[in-house]
Amino acid sequence: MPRPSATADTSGRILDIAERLLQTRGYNAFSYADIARSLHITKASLHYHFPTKGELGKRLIERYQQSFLRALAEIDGLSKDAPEKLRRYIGLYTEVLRNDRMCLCGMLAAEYATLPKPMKSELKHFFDENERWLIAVLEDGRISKRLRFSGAAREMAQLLVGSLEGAMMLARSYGDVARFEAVAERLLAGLGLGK
Amino acid sequence: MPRPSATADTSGRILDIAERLLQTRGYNAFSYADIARSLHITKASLHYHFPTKGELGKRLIERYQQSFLRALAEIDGLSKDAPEKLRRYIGLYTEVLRNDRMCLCGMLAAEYATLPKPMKSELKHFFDENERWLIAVLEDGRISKRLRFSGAAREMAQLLVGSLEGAMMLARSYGDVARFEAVAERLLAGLGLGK
DNA sequence: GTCTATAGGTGGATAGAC
DNA sequence: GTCTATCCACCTATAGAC
Repeated sequence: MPRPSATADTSGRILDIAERLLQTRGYNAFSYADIARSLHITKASLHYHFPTKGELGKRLIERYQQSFLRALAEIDGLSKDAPEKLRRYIGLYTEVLRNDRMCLCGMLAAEYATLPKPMKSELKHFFDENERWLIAVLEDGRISKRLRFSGAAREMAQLLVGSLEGAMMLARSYGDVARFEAVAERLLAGLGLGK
Repeated sequence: MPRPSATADTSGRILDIAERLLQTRGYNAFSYADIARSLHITKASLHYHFPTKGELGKRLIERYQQSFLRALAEIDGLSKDAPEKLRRYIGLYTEVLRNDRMCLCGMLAAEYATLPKPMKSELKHFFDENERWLIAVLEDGRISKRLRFSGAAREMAQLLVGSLEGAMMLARSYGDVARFEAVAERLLAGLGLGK
């Protein structure tokens, strides 16, 4: 997933800063004042670009999702091998974590009850798309005998998304990326993959 | 894990209400005003019992942990069978979820970066204790051939805690306890356990 | 597009009476 | 222990000048 450009227009720069704040502190722990300070602009100017915090939040999920789905499409282009695809998928999470961040949507899932409705819908859409992509990879891998697992692909996909998000959250609390990588490796082992 | 009593003293009642708010909305999304409203008492009175929000938060983790560890000890008393213990362990999570709550410590893990230091230490302690208990169960289960898994018990324990927390977070967003149960069942399957 | 100024509300926290 | 009253910082958001 490509990092946002440093030469974006103001709206883009606002999103970049808000994204970082959201991924590190959470939706309820950052303010327009934080963004304004970082961008050397006033709070009032921010409202010109994003009238309400809810709309800013919704835009952040949309952009994050676009970026993520683009990365998944790229993975599909780079490899037709299910194990390879899963490794790259996990790599997306590792990259976020190395940046001292939590997955934007994982963070919001924790704060779910406090989010405005449009953000809730957008958030579920993100996880649904992740699940959809994973199901395809899992089913393909099972048919080609490159992956080995029992039960429905959907359940395994839900296990993977949830486990990666949870492992990420704990690894970040411990400031220990290796902890995440070890867990991810075990998840792959559960699919019949060795190191 | 026993639900807090309804006939507790004021400090206890404050903790009960704050706990519910924390588990449903998160640390940064509840206020003394919320508790005061629920308890029909003024904010000022709350500060008599818990001078700062940080101290209230720390106390909440301590109490939750005590309650959780007591539940683990109870499990140890009820059964010597590793699979049975794991099922009961997962049952603790399910119970929380059925109450429309997130694990208190899973919630705080997401908000980790914004927490006062004493809360951070207490939080890690909770996860360390969970890990410790799981490692013992896993190693015992492996020796008695009741569980089957490869690699270090520590890594498997970290996978279990992270996966259960993550699955819980997502299931709660979808308002779907069954989703959590299905994932938990698959985790058990990964340890060589059938339904 | 960005600013100043401000509204109207809420945050955690304290002083001091009862 | 609980109250009233209050502080000050911060919150999201808007009006209107430039």
